[in-house]
Amino acid sequence: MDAIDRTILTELISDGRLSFRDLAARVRLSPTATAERVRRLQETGVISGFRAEVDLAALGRPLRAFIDVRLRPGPDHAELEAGLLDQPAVLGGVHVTGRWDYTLTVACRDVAELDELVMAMPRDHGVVEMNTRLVLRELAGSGVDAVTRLLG
Amino acid sequence: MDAIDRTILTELISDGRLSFRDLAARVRLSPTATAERVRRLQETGVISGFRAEVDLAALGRPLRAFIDVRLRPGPDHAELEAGLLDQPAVLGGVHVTGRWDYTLTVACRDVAELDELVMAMPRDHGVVEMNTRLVLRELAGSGVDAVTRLLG
DNA sequence: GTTGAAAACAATGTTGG
DNA sequence: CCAACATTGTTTTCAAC
Repeated sequence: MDAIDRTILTELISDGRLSFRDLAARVRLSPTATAERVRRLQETGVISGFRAEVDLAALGRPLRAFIDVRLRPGPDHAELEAGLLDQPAVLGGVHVTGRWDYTLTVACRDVAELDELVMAMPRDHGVVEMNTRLVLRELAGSGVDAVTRLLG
Repeated sequence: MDAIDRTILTELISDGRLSFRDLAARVRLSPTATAERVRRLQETGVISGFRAEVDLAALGRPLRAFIDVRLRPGPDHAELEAGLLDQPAVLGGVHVTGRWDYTLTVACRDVAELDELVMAMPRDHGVVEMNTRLVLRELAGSGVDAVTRLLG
C-alpha cells in the first residue's frame, strides 16, 4: 500500500467502472501495472468488491430509521437475529456494546410500514425493549468522501 | 422499473463490474438494450454510482463504533457538523430524531484513537453529551443481501 | 427492442530496464 | 518493481433497422 495504491482506491471508490486504461492514466502507470495492482488489492482484501449503489428513495423506500433493540435473554439469539433481518424493510444490523444489544438499519415505504415493523418486533422477534430514531438528514460528506479522506 | 430492471440491479449490486455482455446474458436481452437500461437507471438516479468497496480493517481501521452526540444549542450547527466530519476517523453522520441529535459512524485504528476522538468532541466541537457504542459484530446478511431482498 | 461492424479495451506474453 | 510493445479475444458504441 503506497501512495499509488491509495490513489487507485480513491479513483475506484468514486468510479468503480473505470477502465484500467483510464485508471492507469490517472496514476501514471501502464495499464498492465495498474491492473496488477488492482488485482492485488482485491486478493489482499483491501477491495472487498465492486458494487452498484442503489438509491433507496428512488426504489420507493424514502424513510430511513435506526431501531435499537434489546432481546429477551436466552440461548436463541441466532434465530432471533435471523428473524429480525428477514423483515423486508430491515437493511442490516450490528451487535453493539452498551444499553442496547443491536442497532438495526431500516428503509420503509412510509410510516405505516415502519409502524407495522415496530409492532412486530416485540410480538414476533423476542424484542423486550426498543427505541426508534428516524433519520432526518445525512450529513454532507458522509460515506465516500470520508473514506477518501482516510486515504489521504 | 420492471422485473428486468430489478434483475439488473441485483446483478450489479453483487458485481458492479459485470460487462454488459454478461449482464445481458443473465437478463436475456442484447448487450445494447441492457446497456441502455443501465444508463437509464443511472440517469433516473436509481443507481447513484458504481464504487469499489474497501475493507476498513484491511486499511488499518478495525475498530468501528457509533457515537451519538447532542450539540450545544445555538445557530452554528452547520459549522459544528463540518467540524465533526473533519475528524479523520469519522466516516459519516446522520441527523436523527430523539434524545440524540446525531449518530456518527467512526472507524479507528485502535482504542487510543477512539479515546482521542471522544475526548476531542466536547472540547472542540460543541458536544454537550455523548454516548459511544462499539460495534462488536455485523449481522450476517446485512447490506448487500438486504437490498437484494428488497428487489425481490 | 435487434443486428452487425468499427472502435476501444483487457489479458497475456515477451523484451528489457 | 516497472515500461513498451504485439497479439488475441472481448467489450462497448453506434448506425441502421
